[in-house]
This record gives sequence, C-alpha cells and structure tokens, in this order.
Amino acid sequence: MFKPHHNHAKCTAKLISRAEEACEQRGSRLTDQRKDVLASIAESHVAVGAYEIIERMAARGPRPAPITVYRVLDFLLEHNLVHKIESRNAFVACACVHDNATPTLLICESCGVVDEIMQPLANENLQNAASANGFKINRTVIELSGTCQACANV
Amino acid sequence: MFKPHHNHAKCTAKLISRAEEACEQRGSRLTDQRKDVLASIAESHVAVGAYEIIERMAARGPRPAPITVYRVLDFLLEHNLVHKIESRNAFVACACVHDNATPTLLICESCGVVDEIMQPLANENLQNAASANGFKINRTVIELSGTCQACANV
DNA sequence: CCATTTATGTTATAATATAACGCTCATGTT
DNA sequence: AACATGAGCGTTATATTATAACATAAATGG
Repeated sequence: MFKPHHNHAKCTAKLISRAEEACEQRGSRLTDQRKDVLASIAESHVAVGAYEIIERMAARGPRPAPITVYRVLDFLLEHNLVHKIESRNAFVACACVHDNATPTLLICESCGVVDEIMQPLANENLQNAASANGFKINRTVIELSGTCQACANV
Repeated sequence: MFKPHHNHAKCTAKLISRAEEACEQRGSRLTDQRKDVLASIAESHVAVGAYEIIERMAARGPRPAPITVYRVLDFLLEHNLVHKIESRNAFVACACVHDNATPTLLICESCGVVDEIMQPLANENLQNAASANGFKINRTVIELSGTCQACANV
C-alpha cells in the first residue's frame, strides 16, 4: 500500500530530536514512554488510530493500556508534536515546523498518507472572516481529504 | 446557557421546507423519521451528538436504536442537510445555502452554538495549495473553535 | 529530607459508531 | 393483479474510540 519515497529512518530520527529540543525548551520531559508512542506514530506518514498505536507498542514490549496511550497523546498534542486528524480519529507525527500557525492537512483517502502544508493566506482569510463575525478563534482545523499525487499516478 | 436571539420556530420551519425541496429535487424521500431527526437536530444551533438526538426523539416517541439515527444522519449528510462537526463528533442542521462550496464552521466553546459562514477566498487558497501539491480534494473540513460574539460580551 | 507535582499503573466504564440479517412497503413492470 | 426490485426500517449484537477514578512511583524544588 504505502511505499516511502524517502529514507524514513532519517526522517524519524530528525523528528525525535526535534521533539527533544521542543520539550527541553518548554521544560517538559520527553520520557521513554512518550518517545515510544511518538516513534510508533512516526513509523510512517499514515494516520494511525490510538488502538493501532497500542498494537505497535505491544509488538515491541508490554501492551500499554488505552488510557496510557491517550495520556501520552494529550501530551504530544499539547506540545504540537503530533496532530489529530479529526475527520478520522487518528494521529500523525508533526512533519514540519510551524510556530503558532495552523497547518493544512492533506489526507490521502487511498494510501492514508497525511501531508502538512502551511497556508498563511488561508489562515489570514479565516482570521479576518472570524473577526468580521465577532468570533475569537482558539483552535483551527483544516483537513482536506482526497487523492495524493502518488496515488493519482497509479 | 443558550438563548436564541431569533424566532427559532420560524427558523426550523424554513429549514424543514428547504430540506423537502432539496429531497424532491434529488428524487429522494424525506420520510417522517428523517424529518424527526432533522427537527431534533434543529432544535437549536448547538451541535448535538447522535445519542443526544436519540434522547430528544425518545422524549417525543419510541426510542430509536443508535443505528437508526446514524442511518438517518448518513442520509442527511449526503444531502447536505446537516453537517458533522468532526472535532466534536456532533451534528448541526445546515443553516445556509451553499451550492458546492464548503462552509467554514464557527464553533463556540462556551455556548456550543455553531455558525456557518461562506469563505470563498479561503476555499480558493486551499484549492490552489492542494493543486500545487498535486493533491485532488474530495472533501474539505474547516472548523474554527473559539468564542462567539454573544459569549464574548458576557 | 520532605513536600509537591508530574508521571505512570490498574481497573472499570463511557461514548461513539457499525455489522449482519430480515422484514415491510413503495414503485415500476409485465 | 402478480411479481420483482430496491429503499427504508427494525432488531440484536458488537466494534471502535475515549475517559473516570483511584492508587503508586518517580522527579523536582525547597
């Protein structure tokens, strides 16, 4: 189904080291468990459900309880190290650097790969529209489902 | 919590009659059950969960099974008569006319009211960005959570 | 070393959503 | 009318996603 078009080991390593940095900066601890969960999610760029994370972890060690994984997910979400795909109840490791801006998620319905792109113009439009309606944005979700380039070319 | 700032009965009536039209145009049937579910959702502009819909219906007649409500929801979603708030697993009746464009949902975290606005510019930006990445959009989700004007003024 | 917070473990359960199967009823056809 | 078809719905069971409540351990700051 999914074939990485890049050196994924390198990709994961980079992600973990960025996560370590981010936690250090914020004075929070990236514990082994948290690193494990993050690594499980980062196994691919495909969105993964919480219970699939449990399976992946069970394959390499003791099976964590759901609450354990959800607790870690909360931590990782707060630290912007993973994103929740709301339209799928699934998670992906954050693939790009975005300070406070909201990424647009491109979700392939065929292979499941989730790509992140920064779209400052769209964010600005939405911010303006919200303001015009007297609405104060706390959180923005932009998810586009469809067909990725790789799958379109098959 | 929520106090309508308008004549809601009128609002619902309009919604139902629009739904009837839409179904007629598409040659599908807006059965009593479907009308009931739609009316339950449209009781307010607050997003409502599937099981809360069941409660509302149970208050006025026999309690429907979850699958029943979900089936109706599928129908209503397909016909664009309701929207699913993905970030909340909840539903609202479609409040405005939008041909094929995607509405932006403004979700108040305080009162739960969901407002719909059309944001052609943002849609266009996202479409362009997707195209630039070779991504073909099938479905777009834009959800802004925050504080609505009414709640900000309290 | 103690107090406090943060992290984790354990058990149970809540909330959301779908599968599978069969019956009924409207509709169109012969 | 008799029949075939498919849409709508009923019923039972179960899958999937997420959280509550309470106990223990481990890190951190004074």
